[in-house]
Parts: sequence; structure tokens; C-alpha cells
Amino acid sequence: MMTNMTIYDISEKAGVSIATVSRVLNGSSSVSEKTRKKVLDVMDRYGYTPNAFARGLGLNTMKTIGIMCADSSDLYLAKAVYYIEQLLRSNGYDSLLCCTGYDLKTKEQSMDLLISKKVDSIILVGSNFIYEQDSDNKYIRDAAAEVPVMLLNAVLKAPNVYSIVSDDYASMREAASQMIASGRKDILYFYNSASYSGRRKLAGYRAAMREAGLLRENGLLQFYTGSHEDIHAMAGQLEKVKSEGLFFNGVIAADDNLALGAVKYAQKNGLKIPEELSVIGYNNSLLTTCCDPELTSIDNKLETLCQHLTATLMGVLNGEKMPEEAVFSGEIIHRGTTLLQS
Amino acid sequence: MMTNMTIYDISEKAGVSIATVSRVLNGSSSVSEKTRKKVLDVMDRYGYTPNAFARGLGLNTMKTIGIMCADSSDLYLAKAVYYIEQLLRSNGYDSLLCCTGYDLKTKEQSMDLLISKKVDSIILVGSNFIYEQDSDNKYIRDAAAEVPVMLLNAVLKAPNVYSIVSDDYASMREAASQMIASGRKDILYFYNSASYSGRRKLAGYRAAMREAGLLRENGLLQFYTGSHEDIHAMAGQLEKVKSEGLFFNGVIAADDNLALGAVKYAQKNGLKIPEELSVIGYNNSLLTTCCDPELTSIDNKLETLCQHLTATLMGVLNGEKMPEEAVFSGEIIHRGTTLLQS
DNA sequence: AGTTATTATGTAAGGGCTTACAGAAAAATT
DNA sequence: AATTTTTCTGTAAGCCCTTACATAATAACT
Repeated sequence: MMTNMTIYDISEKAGVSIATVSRVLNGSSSVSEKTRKKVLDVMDRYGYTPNAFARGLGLNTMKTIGIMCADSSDLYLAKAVYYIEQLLRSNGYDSLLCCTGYDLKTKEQSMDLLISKKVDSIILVGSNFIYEQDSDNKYIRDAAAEVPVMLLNAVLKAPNVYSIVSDDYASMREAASQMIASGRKDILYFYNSASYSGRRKLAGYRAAMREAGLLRENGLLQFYTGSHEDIHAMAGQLEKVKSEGLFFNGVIAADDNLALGAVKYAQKNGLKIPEELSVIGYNNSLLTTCCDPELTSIDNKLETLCQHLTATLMGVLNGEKMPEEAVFSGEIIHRGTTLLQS
Repeated sequence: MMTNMTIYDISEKAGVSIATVSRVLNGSSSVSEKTRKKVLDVMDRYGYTPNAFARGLGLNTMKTIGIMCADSSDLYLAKAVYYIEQLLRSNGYDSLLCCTGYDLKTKEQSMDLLISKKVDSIILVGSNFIYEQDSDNKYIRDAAAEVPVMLLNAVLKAPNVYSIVSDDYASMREAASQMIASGRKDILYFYNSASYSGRRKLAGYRAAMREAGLLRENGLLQFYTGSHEDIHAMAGQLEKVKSEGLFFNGVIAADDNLALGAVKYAQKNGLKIPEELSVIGYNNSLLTTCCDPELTSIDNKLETLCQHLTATLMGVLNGEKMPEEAVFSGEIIHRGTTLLQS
């Protein structure tokens, strides 16, 4: 396979003009079956591959989608990236991956970079790309002026921006309600980011607690310190709360990692799960089956979200009119860390 | 930021030729400080970004590296991809990600695709890209004829192929030796792939067992069924072995997932860990701290490997002569699932 | 057979950049 | 001040495709 052939070489060997070769390349209709065959023959006899740059220059697209995610080593985000990449490829698109970290400045830069690489669209994987302060979302609007922007797990109403979300609010509200119904009154909400989905989840928790008259000032516990993998540090955070005299017999966590921190805390303190401490996580990840008892968690149908996102994007790229927002509901998967409703 | 400016516009506004603008763009030395400043000024006054395709066409590179991995949602691979992506970007390269799955045919296709996209190199993340049957590795040699190929956790001696590996053999041998030294005699090896690193690990286990005169015919247990996340299925596999009358009081697993399957098995059967069953995993992943007791595991220094891989690649791309193979040793991280050496 | 409507092919002009080469300007040398 | 050297800048020829437009070949009509 020699890569260094050009359309001229092919046209010569096939005895046609370069225009015809190009037409064959692009599946243009107006080529007779006979010449098409002839050209294709020559092409794969010589193993010709068109030059992607020249192609891009002419067509002004390289069939590549930019995927941004804060941290592709995060269990949940990694899975999302995986699904999306697969789906895009099955649609003939490649994925340019950018792990941006959580810093706005870096996100902006990555965005510019992707656009300068002429991606056909940008997918933002994860709710942390949306800021509460709306002016901080300008970078997304700017990007959307160039290419369609897809949001997974976040909503931003803006032209050329499409949002696919799980109904975190409802899921969390339901989770909290169920825990309350099972007899718990002192339920801590354990989270670590003020991201879009974080805010929605929190609101869901608060709604359920308020409804039951159980909302407390100090029921919120934010985990700032350290990495999302440091389960001991998470457990430590709960120790601290406990030592400060706050009683709790339930923890609702914004993700499975944090929930596992709660489980670890219970194990260290000899608390029986779920009798003395109930725990609910979020994402229904691999982690749920790692601990004992296993973790009740909210499944937010990631694969479905990704499928829908990809389908929407393909529609948009084909010039079809697509819904700007799609909401899917989640599901609570009951396992050992919660009591059955009494 | 209007993207639709060309080098001509800039040259005009700055009152210089397009060649000069191009030189500024490429940091060519022979531009006077004065004009450079002037041009740069105009550029960011108008927010000019050069067209990536045209640039690629001229330079014949787009500063993009192809990353192939079987499954970026796998904890370990995801982490590797993450490190590599970060490192590449800090070196001014972008990453085109291809999740290929485990099928050879798909791998070949992805390879061609990446090459046709004109990546500057291809990085194969994970040992599953190397096949025992050497003819199956032809696709790598073919690719290496076009661009340098980097292997993470696998070795293939071929021109333009560079291998960065952890010494799985030694690590596994040491792990097995230690478990033997702690008094275990009936140690099962639990694995699920015949990948390159899988074979090396297995060999390490066998060496240690043979050395101690403990190697058994039926000490090997392969996990075929289901996904690498299905811990229950893994536990089930062990149940089955047990029910067939095979006694074991130690499990050495080829990765942490499998090890967790062993832990789960013990929990289900009321076996005390580590007294009645010792377990060692591999990768020292997040999973190690999820269970109770926590999992002893082999840390194969993934971040170091990735750093080295990237550094080697950068050297190669700069035309420097680089070592074709680099081996790093791992480290056993002791946690609760193993006994101390007696 | 002669004319018009279709379809297939070729010609040539880009697309936005890089870079060899030549020429102009500035600096260094006599 | 004249000459050589060095440094900077411009012209123009690619890089490899796509595609509007024009032309040639074929088919479909009187």
C-alpha cells in the first residue's frame, strides 16, 4: 500500500480525467457504471487512499467530531466517551478527544483548538461544562456559532446547541423520597461539584426533604478534598461530620464514588448497612457491585442518552430540524445498601 | 471570532506578503521582530485562525496522534488513554481516539482509517493488540511502514515499532512467590485473556509455582463468560470450580476486576479473607479500595509508562534515535486481602 | 436522418497554506 | 563611500483535491 499516489496517477492509469476520479471518490451519481468500475479497479489495484487534507480543504469537512470531557479516566465519563465514539464511528465519523480538566480557561482553549481543527461538531460530555454564572457559558455559545454543540447531561438554551439529559432532579427526588419512606429522617446529601447536574440533583434531594419536613441546614456535605478516587478521604469527610456531632442514618450521594466513601465509613465504624446507615449512589456503575452489601444506585440510562445524542447530531449534520432538548428519566436500582420501603 | 479569514486578508491588513504571514505562523526565524509583532497584532485583532486543512496539505501533518484501544471504558485502559491524551496535548499534539473492540478485523480497519487521516503516529494501548500467532501482527508492521507505532504493555520487535512495558512476568512471579511464602499451597490463577501481557503474567505465576513444586494441572481458571464488569459471573466461575471439588486458598488474578470476583465469591461463601482465601489483583486500580478487606494488587506504574511512551514518541518524531524497548518493573501494594509473610 | 433532451466526461479555477528561490534592505567590512 | 555579507521580504509554484461550467457522447424524440 503506497500512500503517495494522487488522483492524477489514478486518472492517468484509468484513462479518465481527475474530475471523474473525484466523482467516483465522492459517489457522485453522474458516472457511468462502466467507468466507475474501471476507476475503482485501478484504485484498489494500487491501494490508493485520497489525501485527507486535500479532501478536507475541498469539502471543508473531515468527518471528525470533537469530544470534550473533563477526565476520561472517570468511570462514568469514560463510559460515555466509549459509547459515543462507537456510535460516531458507525456513522462514519471519527472522534477527536480532548480531556480538558475542570478549569474553564482550559475548556475554552480546547474548544478553540477543536474548532481550528475543523471538527464538524463538538460534544461536551458531562455536566461540568455548564456554569451557573451564565456569562461563563459564553464559550459554548461562541463555539455554537461555528458548529453544532451537543451537551450530554446538561442543558443550555442557545442557538445550535442541543441538550440530552437525564432527569436528575426527578431521580434524586424519588431516591430521597424512597429513603424517607423507608423510615429515615436524617439523610445527608453528599456531593462534590456544583456542576449542572449537581445542582439539579441537589434540588431533587431538597424538594423531597422539604416535602417531608425534614430539610435541615446542615444536611449538605460537600467533598472538596482530593481526587474522585480517594474513597478513604471521602469516608474521612463523613467521620469529621460525625465527630462534630451531626447524626445521620442515610446518605444520598451524587455519584457512586462518594457513595462508596459512605460505605467505607460505615465499615470503619462498624455500622451495619443498611440498618444503621442507608446509602444511595448515582450512575449505577461498576462500583455498585464491588462492595458488600452492594450499592443501591440510580441508573441514568447512559447508553440511551448517548444513542439519542448521536442520532440527534446526525440529524443536525444532515440539515434536519431536531429537538433542542431531550429528557430521559432514570431508574433506581435497588441493592443491599437500602432498606425496603416499610 | 470570524474563522473565515485567510492568510491573504492578514497579509493585506498588515501590509506584508503572505509568505511573511506564513513565516510568522510557523515561527520561522527569519522575520524581523518588528514585522512579526505587526503581523501578530493584526492576527489577534481579527482573531485569525489558520485553516487546518490547508496547513496539513502544506506541511503534510496535522499534529495529530491516533490512539487505539479496545475499550476505553475499561478502567485501566481509560486511565492510560487519559494520561496519554494529556501528555500529547502538552506537547502540541491532538488525539484521535479509536475504540476497536477485541476483534482483529476491526483493529485492522481502524488502523487504515487512522493512517488515511494522516496521523503522525499510532499508539496501541493495551496488550491485546499483539497476537501470539505472529502473522496476525502484520497489520502493525504494515502501519509501521507509514508512521511510528507505539505499544503500551506489549512488545513487538519490528522496524519503527516502539514498545513500553511493565515487567508483568517478574511482578506476577514475585506476587505468587510471596503468596506461597505466606503459607499458601493451593493457588488458583484467574485470568480472562490470552493477550500478550496475559501470557507474560501467566508465565510468571507458573515459574513461581514450579519453583516451589506447587504447579498443578488444574490451577488455571479462565473466565470466558460475559463482560469484564460482571463480578457476579466471575464469582460464579469460582463457585463452579469449588463445586467440582478443587480446593484453593489463594487466587491470583490477572486484573482487579477478576480479583474482586474472588472477593465476592468469598463473601458469598462466608470465607474469611485473607485467612481462608488470599487474593491478589493486578493494576492497583480504584477497585482496590472499594471492597472490604481492601485488595492487594500489583501496581504497574501506568503513569510512568505513559510518560515514557510519550517522551519516546516525541523523540522519534523529532528524528532522534530512541530505544525500541523499555521495561519498567512493577510493585506489589499490600492491602487486606493477603497475609503477611510468615 | 435530424433535432432536442439527457447523461457522462473533461477543463480549469479555486481552496488556504508552505517554501524554494530571487531580490531588496540592512548591517558589517574594507 | 563602496563593497561584501547577512538578514529580511516577496513572488510564484506547488500540495491534492472539489466542482462550476463547458463540451462530448448517448438516448429519445419527431
